[in-house]
Amino acid sequence: MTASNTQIQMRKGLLEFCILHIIARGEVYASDMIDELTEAKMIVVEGTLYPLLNRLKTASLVSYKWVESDSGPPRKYYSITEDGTEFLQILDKTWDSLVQSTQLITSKR
Amino acid sequence: MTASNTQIQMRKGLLEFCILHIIARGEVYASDMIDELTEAKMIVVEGTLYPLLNRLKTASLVSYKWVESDSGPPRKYYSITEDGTEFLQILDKTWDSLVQSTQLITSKR
DNA sequence: CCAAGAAACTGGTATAGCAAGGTAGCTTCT
DNA sequence: AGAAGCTACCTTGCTATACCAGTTTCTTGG
Repeated sequence: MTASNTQIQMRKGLLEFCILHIIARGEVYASDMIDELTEAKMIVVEGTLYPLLNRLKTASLVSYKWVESDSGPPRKYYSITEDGTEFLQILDKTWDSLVQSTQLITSKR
Repeated sequence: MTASNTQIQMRKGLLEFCILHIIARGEVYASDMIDELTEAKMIVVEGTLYPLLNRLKTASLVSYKWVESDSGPPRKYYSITEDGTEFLQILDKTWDSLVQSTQLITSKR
């Protein structure tokens, strides 16, 4: 049981939430997401992101379209669906509640 | 991929953090923890808690002592160790950073 | 003694992140 | 044209953890 392991566990599940938010703001492809997450100090690697995106797609929470690139191979640009928007609203509430619960427990003494 | 499943995933990893905090405040046994977590709407069941406590014990982050009960079988009263206190400080920082990162991502538009 | 309850524990299942490797298309340089 | 390198997407094997549904152990009360 190491700190880094626990940190990973704490991040778990938040990724899906964050990525849905990023996609909800407009069309993006994988590298865009990684850049933004990294900037916010929420580290992600490709091997984590791609399966996650596929899960979101399978669940019809996001959709994508292929777009040719000026430099390099084509990209999958993701956008959020109606179902995804609804789902995201639930997650927003869950997150708020979770922060509140944690705050309640960790700030007591 | 259901909302409830995602909610579970978001809660994952926070449990360890919350439980360490509860133990850090003073000696408690399993039912105390469950009561407090339930009160804070952080639902946990016994089958989750006991393995977690054993992990913390194995990692020397907490220790326990048996205490006779007036009514019923003896209880394991847990308290935090020095290592556990250090660990908890790291987790506090991790949590703050995580909240901040998530806030950054989810509040943008 | 036996039933009931409390406390601690266990095995099986599912999910998710990570590390590492693989495939294919495009660009650049010789 | 050919080779090298980059970019983007995808897959596999591993590990860790929570949940569910029991099981065991101990104590008390009828």
